Amino acid sequence: MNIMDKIFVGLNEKQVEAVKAIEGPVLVISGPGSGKTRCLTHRVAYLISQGVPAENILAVTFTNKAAGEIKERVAKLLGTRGKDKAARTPLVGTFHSICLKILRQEIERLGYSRGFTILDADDQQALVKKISAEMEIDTKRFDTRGILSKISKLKTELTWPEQYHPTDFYPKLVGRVYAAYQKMLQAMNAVDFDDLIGLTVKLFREHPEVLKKYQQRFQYILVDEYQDTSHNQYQLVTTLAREHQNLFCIGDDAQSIYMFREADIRNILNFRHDYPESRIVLLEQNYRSTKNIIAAAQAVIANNKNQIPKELWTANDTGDKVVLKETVNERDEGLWIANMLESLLRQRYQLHDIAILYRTHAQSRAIEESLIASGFPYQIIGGIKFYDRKEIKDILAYARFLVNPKDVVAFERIINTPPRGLGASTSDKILGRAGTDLSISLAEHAAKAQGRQASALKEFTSLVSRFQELLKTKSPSTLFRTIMKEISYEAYLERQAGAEREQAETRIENVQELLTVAKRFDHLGPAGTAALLEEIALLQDMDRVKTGDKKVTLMTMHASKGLEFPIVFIVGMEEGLFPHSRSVLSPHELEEERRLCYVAITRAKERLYISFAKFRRIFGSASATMPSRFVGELPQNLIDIQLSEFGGESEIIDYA
DNA sequence: CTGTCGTTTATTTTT
DNA sequence: TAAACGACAG
Repeated sequence: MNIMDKIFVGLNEKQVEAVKAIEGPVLVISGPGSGKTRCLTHRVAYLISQGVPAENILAVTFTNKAAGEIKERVAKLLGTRGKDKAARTPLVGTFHSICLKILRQEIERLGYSRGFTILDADDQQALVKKISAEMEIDTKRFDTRGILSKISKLKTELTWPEQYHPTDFYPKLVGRVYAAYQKMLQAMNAVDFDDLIGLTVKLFREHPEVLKKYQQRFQYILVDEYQDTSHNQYQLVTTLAREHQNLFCIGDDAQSIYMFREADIRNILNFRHDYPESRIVLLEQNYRSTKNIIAAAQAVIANNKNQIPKELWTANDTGDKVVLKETVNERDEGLWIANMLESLLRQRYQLHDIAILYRTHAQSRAIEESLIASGFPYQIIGGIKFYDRKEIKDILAYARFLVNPKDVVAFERIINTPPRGLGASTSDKILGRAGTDLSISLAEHAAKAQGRQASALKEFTSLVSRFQELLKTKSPSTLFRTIMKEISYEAYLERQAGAEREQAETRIENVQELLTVAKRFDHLGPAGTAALLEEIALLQDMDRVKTGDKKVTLMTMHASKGLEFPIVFIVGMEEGLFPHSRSVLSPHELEEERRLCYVAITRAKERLYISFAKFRRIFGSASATMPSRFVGELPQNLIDIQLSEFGGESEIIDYA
């Protein structure tokens, strides 16, 4: 089969239209399961087959996993492999990873140096807390998270501290913290997530010659999940596409679920207006789900006012009805799931065919307990992330400090971990002016230290300088192993956990796991450590989803976007939980919850199970609940209701 | 400086 | 419920 046939075989008319419309702006509205990824990959392959050099193509995805998939599938379509593959693979990545690549090349023009570090949410928090303390801001009244989220909002709007001139008290306070925070970041030679995008936009605005270079390079731009782009990302993409106007955006307004993270649905709604010449393609045929599932999803989303009109349909079988199960409480819900799994496994299904979706991570616990009790293996996506664990962050903080000795946050973390008698007052003395090399400052203070601190300081200094030597000469896993040994980290963990032996054990296992990860970077030699830190910084949870393992998958509905499973359970369908109580007051947020429900329902290919409990324990105490309003929006004729067998008060008592 | 203890307090989704 | 914080004694 020649390449052309391969590219178009199995595509429907609309998909072909979307793939072939190479020149000029194109917007594709793609319903769930309508072959979005196919469309994207086939288009990239088509571009290349038409003679567009791969390096002139840029594809932006939502997750690293999606990026990998696209690269792989394009290569497969074109039949390229080995050396040829590298040459013919376009740049595909998330906004963050693409911007990181650009900034690593160009950031010196903005007054940072190229080895900058990336701060995660915890680091940001630590930094803002520190600044608040210095400014004598009462963090009880003005909590760090609130300030930080306001700063993040300003950053996504591309408002830099010097452009922000509020008049009210609180915004003024935020402005002061923001200015100090940003100054601090620069002094530390660090950027946060928002900066990755924001600084790239700034770079393009202030350096037209750089912009020109990238405009020339990226003549064809594709953006996935366009409904979830934020203002800064919108600016980035439209700026890059300004020259050639070959902008291809694909998404679905009905699946926009990241408003809370500053996603701006107007980006997709205004595309027509932004590009009057644009072509718009609707992908409405669903290849994933049964007719009943699609009808249920449609019925729910129909209650939203704001949406682009479209009619999803499928040629698939009618399938089973949606099972709606009432349970007594969340424990009963867990038991029911376990029973259902047992019965599903007796049919033609396997554990990896099954996903359990919930609104909040906290809900996973009851389900886990039941799965453990009945011996079903499972994997959880999200929750407490591996790299967010204390023990992992401790070790990584050592590495981070070695790579960037201006990293105040890492320094403050390691100076007294494990405790070595160097507390807050000692560390404050060493910090001094922002932007200093703290390893040098440390050595100076150690040299002239007197009394109790002197020996501890000297010891720490020599430790650091030995580690610095190792960073330059050894591979990451050797460096990490030496660090752990020299600071007696495992002994520290055991001491910390005290009586809870199990906790110490899992922590030690986690640290060992980190060593395994580090080994993957050993082939890069001493440079591997920095590379490892970088990968971890940009790693998303979704990237850890494994599909082959024989395990049930548990995750939030948010995390399920873009995935599909033959069997889907949606649990905790109760008013206040889903829709979440914090969103019921605002019509906009309520619509977002409904879109989330739509996303969750449309993950299912063959069977959908929805459950709600009459009583649920929330924040420690049990209370009576009402079924979610979304349950009421399901058409009666599509559902098979199973009421709980028990009524009355007895289970409340049994429960508490 | 360290560790403990009681108190408080917050509980959505996350690149 | 549990994590996180602050006060206080050692």
